[in-house]
Amino acid sequence: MGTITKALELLDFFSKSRAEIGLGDFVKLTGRDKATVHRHLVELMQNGWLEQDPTTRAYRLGPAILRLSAVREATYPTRALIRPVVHRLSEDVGELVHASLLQGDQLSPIYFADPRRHGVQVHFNLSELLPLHATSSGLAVLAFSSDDLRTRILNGAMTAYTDQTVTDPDTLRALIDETRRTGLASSANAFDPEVASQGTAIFGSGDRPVGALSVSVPSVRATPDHLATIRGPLIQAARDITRSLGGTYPPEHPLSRP
Amino acid sequence: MGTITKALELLDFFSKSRAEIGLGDFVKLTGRDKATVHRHLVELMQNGWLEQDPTTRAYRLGPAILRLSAVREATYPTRALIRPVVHRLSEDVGELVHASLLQGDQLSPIYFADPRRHGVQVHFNLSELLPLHATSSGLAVLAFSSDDLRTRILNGAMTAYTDQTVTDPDTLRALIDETRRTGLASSANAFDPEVASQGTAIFGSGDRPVGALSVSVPSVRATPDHLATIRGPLIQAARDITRSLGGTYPPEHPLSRP
DNA sequence: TACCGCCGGTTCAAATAATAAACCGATCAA
DNA sequence: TTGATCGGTTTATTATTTGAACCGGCGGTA
Repeated sequence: MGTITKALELLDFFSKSRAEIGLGDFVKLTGRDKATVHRHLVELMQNGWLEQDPTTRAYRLGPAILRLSAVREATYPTRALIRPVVHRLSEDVGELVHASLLQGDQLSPIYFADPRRHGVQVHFNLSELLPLHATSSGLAVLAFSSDDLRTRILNGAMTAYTDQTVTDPDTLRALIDETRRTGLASSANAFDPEVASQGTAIFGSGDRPVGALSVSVPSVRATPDHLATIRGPLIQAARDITRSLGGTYPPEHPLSRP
Repeated sequence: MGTITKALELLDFFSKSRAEIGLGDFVKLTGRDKATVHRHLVELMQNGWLEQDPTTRAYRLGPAILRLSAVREATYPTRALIRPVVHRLSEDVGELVHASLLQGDQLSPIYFADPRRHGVQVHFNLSELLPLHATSSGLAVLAFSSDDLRTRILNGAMTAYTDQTVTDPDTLRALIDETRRTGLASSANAFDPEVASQGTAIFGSGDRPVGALSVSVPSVRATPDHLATIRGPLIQAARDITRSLGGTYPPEHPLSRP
């Protein structure tokens, strides 16, 4: 692992529930040496990616991020394009919808919409990275990702988030093959307990998925009928996003022959 | 310069007018070896900070940035706090107002408002970094920054953006001393020609400025009277921002004794 | 006051990772 | 065919990163 990756990984520890992180915390989180972590932190700080609270000496995300995200959205407004589609789908199916983009070996959620129509709701945290192996979005991506990414995930360590998380490579491979046939991934209670979700990949201008769109349903409402009614709108919404990104489905994808 | 800094500097080349950059462009922009640049790009891409267009092979900013900026704004909403103040001030004085945050040795603009009330307007690009030595915001920051930063800037290479940019360290030092006495920095035609601006520092919880607020006026309207009417509202707005950031002026600042 | 553990931060020899010249293959134009 | 340009790769050399030990400040406590 290169130095750059080590430094960037430090940033991934920040989330809504973890807005400030001290040197000692980073050392525990990473298992790396204090001096190493400190050097990385200082260098990130010098470039504006972190700033340090002058009294607590804890680190938080810096202003550099704000500028770059403005540049990205101004020039390549994925978030703005995806937003209305996610909203509409969420109203349509009356359930939590979220879109995420592939970021290395994880998914980075970029937008979600929750119609709050029912008593029971699926909770969703926009600022935590999602694993590929334990989410329907992840399976949808893996089904059409490069062999390289797929084998890296399947051969790597896979966290069991619940007692129903599939961590057996062969079982996962079967699920992924199924997803490749249908274009739609399903998972139940694999990441959050009591939540069933269905996901499908979205594509950019290449043959590889850039992310996924998924609908999550509380288990109490996850009847086969209800899940079936979701599929059509979900697939249509993903198609809309793919089109507005200027993307095309790869030949092996079932939706490439509509 | 460390490897991390070298990699992060690559990201700073992106702006609204430069959304996609190829390997060769980066080589020219940085003057570094192709292999070096390529390794950095790959590592940034693996972590989601860049993505590569599959057909043109050019690089663009990736989704990692979107997630982190959401985290920062959710937990430390500088931008959201500053926005209304900038707007109000801009309406008040009828001129372009912008706020920027200190990011390393430069200023990162995070918000601007333009009342578009006059025929002649100051143009402003939100996505380019600003130099400390050639802007009123920069002088306002330098007046209260650490000795370390100040000497680094004054002893470093300073670009002359116009023929009126002050690049002589002693003259600059005098301007900075003046700013420290009054709490307000002025500059004319130093960065953009035909633009005069006044700026003042904003503070966080430490004794050092976190950024600056400034008003820019086209030279044709930059009469002493007009500039004088701007000062009061500008200083009040900066005070509002500093307060809402939980900040305090350092003892040597004239506004610490209101 | 003295002692203790814990915090953020620093030092410098040793180990490791970054670098850059040369190279590869593809594409395009003359 | 040639050659110019593009993105990308290889590998010996070189410079940077690493981490054990250390420093000094802080808060609690005996």
